[in-house]
Amino acid sequence: MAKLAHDHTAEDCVELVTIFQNLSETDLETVATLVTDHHYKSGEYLFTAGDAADSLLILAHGQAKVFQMAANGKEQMLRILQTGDFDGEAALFANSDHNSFAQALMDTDVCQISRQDFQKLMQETPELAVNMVNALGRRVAQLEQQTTEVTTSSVESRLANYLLETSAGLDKTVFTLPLKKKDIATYLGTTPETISRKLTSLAKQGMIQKISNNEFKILNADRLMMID
Amino acid sequence: MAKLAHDHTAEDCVELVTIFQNLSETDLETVATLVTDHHYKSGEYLFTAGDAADSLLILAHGQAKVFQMAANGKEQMLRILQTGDFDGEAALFANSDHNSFAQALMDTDVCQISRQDFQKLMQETPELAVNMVNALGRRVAQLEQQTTEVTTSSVESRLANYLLETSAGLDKTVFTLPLKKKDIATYLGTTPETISRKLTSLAKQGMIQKISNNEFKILNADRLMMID
DNA sequence: CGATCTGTTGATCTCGCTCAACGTAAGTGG
DNA sequence: CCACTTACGTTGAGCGAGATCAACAGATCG
Repeated sequence: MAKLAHDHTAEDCVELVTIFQNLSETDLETVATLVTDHHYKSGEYLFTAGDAADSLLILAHGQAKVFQMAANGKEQMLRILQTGDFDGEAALFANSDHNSFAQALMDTDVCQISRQDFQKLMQETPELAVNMVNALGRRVAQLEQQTTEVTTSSVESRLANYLLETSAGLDKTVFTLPLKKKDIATYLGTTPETISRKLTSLAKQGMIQKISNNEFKILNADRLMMID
Repeated sequence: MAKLAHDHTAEDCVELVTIFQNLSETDLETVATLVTDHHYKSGEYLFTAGDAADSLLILAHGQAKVFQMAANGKEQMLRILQTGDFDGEAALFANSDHNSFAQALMDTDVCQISRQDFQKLMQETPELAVNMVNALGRRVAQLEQQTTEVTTSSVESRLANYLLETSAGLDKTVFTLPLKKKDIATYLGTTPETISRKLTSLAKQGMIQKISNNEFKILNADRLMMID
């Protein structure tokens, strides 16, 4: 496990994160002064439902899952935060509480900006606000996609897509699943058992190859794409 | 049916629409000059998948449904646009095509602003950008909710929630469903047959009362809320 | 090394989808 | 205004994808 060599987390945020792209040097320095940073160990919660949502979180390093809990106790994964992603848009528009949970999947560095500071920053830095609108626009599109897929296509199809996307994201045909199957299951709106079965089934059909427990190889991307 | 008396659509947009709230008089006048307006008859499409998405649409008057079409031909309703709502955030961040459809459910007036003009406007008017961020934040929260509900709770529960929300939105316990059951079905990720059955079932259980074909009365909101 | 968590496999059940037939409204043109 | 067409809605019967329950097998970890 690589040790975090330096405590440059604030600068990391500012540099790494897409919403701060294209800002002037001076603006970036201002941002850096407003940011506070936190470290979370794997398994710790960045926030839980009911917490006051009064700041924007930016993931400087690591990985975290964001999920909601339904009334019946079932989890629904909403997204995986990767380095450079942010969350807490709920924080931006009103005094409200989080309705979701965020849990670190590995050791993770997070930067925070308070709602107040961030709103002020947007007023003073239109580029930032525009970047923010763009980022949220993408987020909306991604969520619409997720909603549509979950309700219109089969688990097998959703899993196939997930494998393809993961593979594409890592730019490898042989890749390690970044999530536990339990989490993949709630992400795809299904159960671990079903994931297990479908992976076996896809392997039997020769579309993927199981290398190790959570390492897979895409053998036939075209057929995976065609699953209804 | 009220006749649209005047062609003040551009001003209507600017006045009605939440994202233009809090703007100065001069800013509002600028906005009004950039807006073009269109009228659509019930059933006409505001845009379809594949169209170039190069402008923001604001619904000045009427109602429209936005939906995606899955590979297998199934519709998934994403949302209903009401007076004051906007769509086309995809248009805001890149040259891209629409991946969804928008169809007028009644006679509808729509205002458009081109991506270029709108981006420029946001640069010059930070308040607008901040409003936009807030509106998109709300949208994200709503979509996360929809995704979670669709995957974690039963059709009966989703339908019950839909009835409660609709009733609450209209502020009446006796209310007319604003959508055809076909559309409610795709909104809730199910089929018309199932909607029909579940409505009958809820009525039999005494939680709602069927007044006419698409008029209903909430009899027991508490029990409706409790359905898992 | 036990203990706890995650994954696999099998057996069973059930919700809601599909297909089909029919009823009801709503528009269209004579 | 009524016959005709075309959409929408309802009801029934049957089926199937996937959830659930349960038992076991690896992993992971203190």
